[in-house]
Amino acid sequence: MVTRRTPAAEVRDALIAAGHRVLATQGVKGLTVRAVATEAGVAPMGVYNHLDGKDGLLAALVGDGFDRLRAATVASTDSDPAVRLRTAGRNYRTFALENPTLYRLMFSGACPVEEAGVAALGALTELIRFGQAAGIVRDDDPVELTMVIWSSVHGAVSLELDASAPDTVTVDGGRVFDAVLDMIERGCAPG
Amino acid sequence: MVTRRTPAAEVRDALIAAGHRVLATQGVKGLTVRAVATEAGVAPMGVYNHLDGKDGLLAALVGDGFDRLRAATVASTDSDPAVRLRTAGRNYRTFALENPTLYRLMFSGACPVEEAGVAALGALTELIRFGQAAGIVRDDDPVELTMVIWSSVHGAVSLELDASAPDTVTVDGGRVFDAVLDMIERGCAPG
DNA sequence: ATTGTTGTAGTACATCGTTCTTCTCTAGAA
DNA sequence: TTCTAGAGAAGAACGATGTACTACAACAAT
Repeated sequence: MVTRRTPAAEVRDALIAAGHRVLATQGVKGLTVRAVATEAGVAPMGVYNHLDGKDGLLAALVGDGFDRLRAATVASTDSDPAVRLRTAGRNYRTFALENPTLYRLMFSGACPVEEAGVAALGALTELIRFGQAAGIVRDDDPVELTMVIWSSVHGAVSLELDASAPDTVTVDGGRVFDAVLDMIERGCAPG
Repeated sequence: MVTRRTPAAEVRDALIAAGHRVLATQGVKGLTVRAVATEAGVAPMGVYNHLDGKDGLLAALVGDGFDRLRAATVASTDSDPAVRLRTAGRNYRTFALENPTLYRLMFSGACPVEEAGVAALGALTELIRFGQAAGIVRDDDPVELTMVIWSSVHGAVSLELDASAPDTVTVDGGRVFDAVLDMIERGCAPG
């Protein structure tokens, strides 16, 4: 039997997919080079050949995560600007809740934010500009507004992820998140 | 020479202090049991005798961090409610910027939030109640308001810490933070 | 067909968190 | 004061981790 060599890109994708799987099931602590390689059906050295070791694997996973986060955020195409922005916020939260470990990893500072991260940020700014054009968002610097709104949304999601471990706080996450969105709406309204 | 045995509490405090020092200089990655023990002038086993291994050390550091964060937040005693709340927010940010690694660790989900964390949260709620009594904060549920405001402040600080690695975003952190505070003020005003 | 490049497998090594063993010191009861 | 159980200290040792090294197999280009 002749063992065919798998194409390089295929192995790379398999490793990243395996990384996401391990991350979701075993957590950050279980994300070892050996575990990911085994899950992908590859020797541990594959992580060094196709990615740049563990750091490269992390960077690839985080980059992939930002791509998916951006896609989830811009998914809404509702014509009403208010519900479009609110849906974007809710989709953002849904992504974080569905990929808690990945989301935390993305903002853990473990690997420097790169291309995909700034792309996601740019998509957010585009959303803000859309809201400004519709007249429901105040006419400040869009980039600064993006950081302000993103801060609140990201903070709400982060705290919800942290509190989900025990029942530290008895407040309902969804209610708080909607309250944050309400506050943003009031605080960023024109005038 | 007779070697006196150091009191237990003293060794514990020395270990925690050493942990903070290592955390500040070497980062989370450098925070190893051996490094902390050496820095404290103790055998590695001391971390297991006086704390509960590395997890216990982390929990102690995080708990200490929450205590200091609470102290920094309630430090302002200005009579004017508006400046008191704003100063609290700025002191919160200052603490995070001065202890970036510790702050990230506190919210990394590595160790479950405990007593000190909910105490800090309670202090924030007290601050909100103060603002409500002064009539500058809307009359919603104080606990929910706390989570909402905390979300925004925490998010702004988190993003600033992440972006500080390279010069990903060219926006000034202080300006964005003040803009967040402005938005909170507008979004949480009565009426 | 030959050759140089690239991925593969397996091993090997330093370091991590943690446990075990042994010995010494301390604290409380007789 | 003396004796004795218990807690702490030191160091070696173990499993697991990230990573480097070595030799061999598979492809691409000449």
